Amino acid sequence: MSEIPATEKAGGETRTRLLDAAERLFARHGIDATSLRKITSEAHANLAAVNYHFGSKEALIREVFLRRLHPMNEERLAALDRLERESGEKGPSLEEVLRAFYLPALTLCSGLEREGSDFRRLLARVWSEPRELLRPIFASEFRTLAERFQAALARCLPGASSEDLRWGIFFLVGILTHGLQIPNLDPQDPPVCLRPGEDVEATLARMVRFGAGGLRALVREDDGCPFREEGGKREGGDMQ
Amino acid sequence: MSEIPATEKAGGETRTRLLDAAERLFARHGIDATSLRKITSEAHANLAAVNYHFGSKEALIREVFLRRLHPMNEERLAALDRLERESGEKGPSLEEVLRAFYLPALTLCSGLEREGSDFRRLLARVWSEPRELLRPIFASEFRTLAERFQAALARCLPGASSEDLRWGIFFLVGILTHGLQIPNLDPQDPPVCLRPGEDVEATLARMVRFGAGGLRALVREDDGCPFREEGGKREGGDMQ
DNA sequence: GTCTATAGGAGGATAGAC
DNA sequence: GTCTATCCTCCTATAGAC
Repeated sequence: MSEIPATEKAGGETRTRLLDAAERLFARHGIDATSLRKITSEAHANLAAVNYHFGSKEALIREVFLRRLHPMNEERLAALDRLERESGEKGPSLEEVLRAFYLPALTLCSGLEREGSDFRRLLARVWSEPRELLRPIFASEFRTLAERFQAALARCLPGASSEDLRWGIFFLVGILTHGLQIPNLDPQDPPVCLRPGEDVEATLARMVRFGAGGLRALVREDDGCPFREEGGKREGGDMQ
Repeated sequence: MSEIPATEKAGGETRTRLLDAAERLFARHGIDATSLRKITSEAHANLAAVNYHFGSKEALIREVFLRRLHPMNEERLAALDRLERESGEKGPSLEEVLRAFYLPALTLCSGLEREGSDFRRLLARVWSEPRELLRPIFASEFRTLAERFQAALARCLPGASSEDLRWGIFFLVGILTHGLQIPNLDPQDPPVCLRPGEDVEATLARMVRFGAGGLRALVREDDGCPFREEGGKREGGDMQ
């Protein structure tokens, strides 16, 4: 259930080849822009294969996501479990919790480095494009995860309001979503100005640093920290 | 060039009604899932109207984006100009710079509150879905902006490496992209667990706090700040 | 400028041979 | 299980009347 065989890459069963081809094409060109003809052609299967194995294009889409999301979130929960078991009374640090949240998404189930990269892009793409079809899947796959991590963050950030925590998680996801598609962006003409390499560990470290700093600042009541250069005057000011 | 007349909402010229309808439908259902039939029908125009006014669906898509992106980024640059003029020798604070970056995107050109919301969703959707067609538009519309804001951030964060700054901007955009679509998400079954209201000022304040805290943490060499509860041991640790 | 009508093609899905 | 052939819908784009 939480394992994906390493042999599925190419030349496997037709069903698996279809899922792989769909994942790749969805990631590269979008779901709507990918026809069954392109999928079956890429998978070296017949046009009727999708309907035979899955029943419809919609069912195929669902399977493409479920196949990866479930193991990814199980990995996250397992990492959090491990942390909470090993950290004893005082609980894990904020950085450790963020790491448990981000790492499985970046590696997308250990060992999937090459295969996962297509799904990483796809997830980033779809996350901000929540079509009706995927709503139920996302809702059910992420509900427990959100609850568990919100509780863990609440423990790391005493005094944080529930609303702040939910916003904080939202921002954490935004960082991740945006970060997920980096490694595979075409090196020329990226949307803004970034074209980082594939260094997962460095990316992870930056996400964790940024996320932890952002959360602490979000939650902190009135900036009792001395490292500020200019005091942050006019925070709710009259600009524009 | 940097102004959008307030009369364009409904009942305007056919051309404008087409743009409005396309913007709304693109935001709600995606670009590929939106046919010219739906657009012209929603705009109370004839099926041939799009091809008459724009030449093709692709040209219409381009116009939908250009109409909003250009004023938005001009507004951001103007806000940054204002800041740098008024802040004198020491320059604007980090929070002020972030505010100049985020506010025009949240209000999407002052006065557009209602009309802008569709485009906000559309922008969030497309940002992580950089189709070939929009690459050149995004590249040209955001190049100057990225350079100017990176320079402004560098001034607020002395000692920051160029690479850290680029990653920081990347994360800032991720927060924004994710945040942009919040206000319009259907209240039931959101992807994670958040359904905030339409309070732009509160959202902006949270984005600024989180972004500023994240940037400072990302850039800070080795955490010389005392407000940390547990010291952040094992930052590059052995998890997973 | 705006309409009707239609060309010409691509889409998802299915029936039935093998 | 896999293939060929085909149905029917929907698409973009255009021609030409008004």
